Amino acid sequence: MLRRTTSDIRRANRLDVLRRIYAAGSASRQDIARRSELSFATIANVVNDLLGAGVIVEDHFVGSGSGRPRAVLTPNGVRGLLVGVDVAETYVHAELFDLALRRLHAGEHPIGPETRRPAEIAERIARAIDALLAEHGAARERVLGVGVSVPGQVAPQLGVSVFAPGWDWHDVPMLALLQERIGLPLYLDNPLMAGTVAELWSGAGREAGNLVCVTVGTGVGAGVVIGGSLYRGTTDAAGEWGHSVLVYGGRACRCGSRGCVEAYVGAPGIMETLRELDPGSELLCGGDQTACVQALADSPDAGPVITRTAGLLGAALAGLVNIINPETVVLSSWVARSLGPRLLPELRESVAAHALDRAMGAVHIVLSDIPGNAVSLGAATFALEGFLDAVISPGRRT
Amino acid sequence: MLRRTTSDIRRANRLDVLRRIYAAGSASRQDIARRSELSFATIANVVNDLLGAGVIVEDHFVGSGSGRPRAVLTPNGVRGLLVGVDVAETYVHAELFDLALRRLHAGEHPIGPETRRPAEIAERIARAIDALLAEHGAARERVLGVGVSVPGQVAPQLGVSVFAPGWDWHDVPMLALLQERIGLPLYLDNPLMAGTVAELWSGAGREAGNLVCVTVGTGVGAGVVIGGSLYRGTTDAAGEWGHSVLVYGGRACRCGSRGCVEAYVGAPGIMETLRELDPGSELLCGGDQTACVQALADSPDAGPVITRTAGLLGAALAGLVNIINPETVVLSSWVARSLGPRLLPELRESVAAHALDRAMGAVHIVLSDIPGNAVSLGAATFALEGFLDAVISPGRRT
DNA sequence: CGGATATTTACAAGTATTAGACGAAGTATT
DNA sequence: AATACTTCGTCTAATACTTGTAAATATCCG
Repeated sequence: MLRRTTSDIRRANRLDVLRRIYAAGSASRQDIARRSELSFATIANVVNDLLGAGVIVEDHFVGSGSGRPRAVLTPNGVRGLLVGVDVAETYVHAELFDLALRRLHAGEHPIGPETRRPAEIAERIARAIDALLAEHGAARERVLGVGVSVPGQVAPQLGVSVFAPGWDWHDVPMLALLQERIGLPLYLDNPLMAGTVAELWSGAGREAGNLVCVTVGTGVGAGVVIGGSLYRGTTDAAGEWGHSVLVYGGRACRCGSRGCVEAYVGAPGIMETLRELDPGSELLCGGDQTACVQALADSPDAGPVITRTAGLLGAALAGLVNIINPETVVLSSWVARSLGPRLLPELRESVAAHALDRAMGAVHIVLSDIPGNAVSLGAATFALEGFLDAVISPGRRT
Repeated sequence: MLRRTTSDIRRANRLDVLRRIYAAGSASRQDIARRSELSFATIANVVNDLLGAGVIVEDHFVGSGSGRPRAVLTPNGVRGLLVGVDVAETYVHAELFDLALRRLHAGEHPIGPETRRPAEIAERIARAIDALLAEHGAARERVLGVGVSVPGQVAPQLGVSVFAPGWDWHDVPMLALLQERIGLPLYLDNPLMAGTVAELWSGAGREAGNLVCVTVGTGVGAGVVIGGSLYRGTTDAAGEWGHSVLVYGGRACRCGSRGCVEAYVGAPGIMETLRELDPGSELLCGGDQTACVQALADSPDAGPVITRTAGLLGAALAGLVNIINPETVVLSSWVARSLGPRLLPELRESVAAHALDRAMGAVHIVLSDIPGNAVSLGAATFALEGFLDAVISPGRRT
């Protein structure tokens, strides 16, 4: 059970207000009051906190018929910089943002399969950040925080990578390793959580309180947002939806089990479906995941695979919709981006066929509209949240 | 987004403290302070609120080595009475509790298939309550609240039965119908939520903050508790887990879809499994659900059905464990009660085979240990929560 | 009967929300 | 140009809650 104190209320309200400003791009105090449950006085207080911290500014004023014009609040980009890093088995992708979460610069550095020791990876991350800042000519002091997403399961409070299957990591104190090399405020998490937070602040989840962000890439996962805040579960393991059983006794999955969602709707799973339907298909592209998925997105012959995949993914999603009853389900990651537009109509039908009416009636199923790498954006968003907590000291109303 | 005010903190803390006292049966302020995250001062304040409201009493004192003995707090049974009613398609089951949630009396009244109009059902409920009180010789004025569980989907805030498939109810204003006939504080919900709350206050979920209560009866559902409070979803439809897909393209389900969890591990589903494995089995008991499940629980020949059902249910549960990452999964309702003891060992293996290690390591999978009807207990618990909010006016510290 | 010890209460300090009064900054009207 | 009106934002007072600390209380032990 969480400790409940008045400051927690304030922190939650602060995040609520700030997220609305980011989500809308800009908003007046009145706009916020209309949309949120808070009183105007509270909003004014919180906004003053945020103005005092320099996180937002009164960008301009807009007339209101007759009367005092309202101040339009926007994120204060020039206040400083944020870095978001998306680390995967094959690359380190680092992006630089201003405080308004506008992307300023990006860099990607491949990682060879021989590089897998935690210290080595940490070094690559550090160098990627150094390069990013150097290329953009940004002074290190202007960076307010760095968010890093590493694959697998992460315990953010402990700063530990609990388990990363690709590298066979177990309980690696990644935060400490990075800390000594980077020397900036640092926040560690995994791609699932980062992607979900990106949707919550900047993507299709902007309006939602209960949100499920489904990642469909090589792997499959589901980040869950409840009441506007990320749900992590008892041991930071929530959201491993990819290994729910969809076809009992079905395909073998890389996790050792059978019939997992991931084995059907992850990129390798879709390729397997293609092989089943048309063993000699040219669309397989010699087994290249990326090429195959792109080919499916473009080819007029992909209909059967699309239909079958939509059916499978829809049935799986329906389970989530039935249990969580969310306002929004966002599909993200690269497979969703490539195949999503073709998948979506049949997918919605399939979900509707398997979900209960009342839950189905409440949910919007949409594709992510975040351009570029959502994971590094999410990682930077973690850094933003962390910076906010750090910069606003309690009781600054005097 | 919920409105956040300081009183909400107090209400949450009050419920937290009270639930711990009920869960443990009795506890000293010190015990509570040790187990909860709250400061001793807060606990003392909250306890004084509860004492003032007469909900708990200082039952006796117990020595503490040397020094002032601590007061042992217990629910104050004699403060008044609570009624919990479990309504199903075939019966109205009403139970009388004291404020300590000890069952004092119970009565069950069958409903014929011709009785299905909301007004008729409301009348049956009212009469069941009248009979319950009369039989126990309890004065109506002593009843502090009545909780009623009706089947299907319910919107408790609106007091509406949104949908009850068995009776073909749509948006029935049940609370209003009952209100005029009963004239006592009334709380409406459905069996899934009631059963879950019963586990949270009085059952296997007593220690848990994140809990999933899986109902395995004729139907199948999953009540979700997050951070110590019931999760209802965006439109009060969360927890309809029975219609998640477990076997894509599998058995037809009564919901119209195929391969639902319920079609395999609900009572009719288990019978279907039995028919598949041994078409002429005597254990089928001529198609009588209750008899068949009981026969399976007792018969030495039920091994294959048990194994297969454990495999299916385990795979389905693993999905829940992976997504929610709960501390506890409780199996409740009548099928779980009958078959649970035989099912559990293989069930745990099956869950472990399909769930990820980290989530699996954190979860306890147990059978409900609530004797009798958990739904009416849960309904009475809703009434208790409601009474608490009503009786404690804000700012009683003067 | 007088410490010693543990429990409980009381209080002050710090932080929050919020209604309502008031000042600020425009437009419309005379 | 002066005045009225409207809308927006600030500020103050009232109220609520948590929590650390000091004081009061209750029992045991010698």
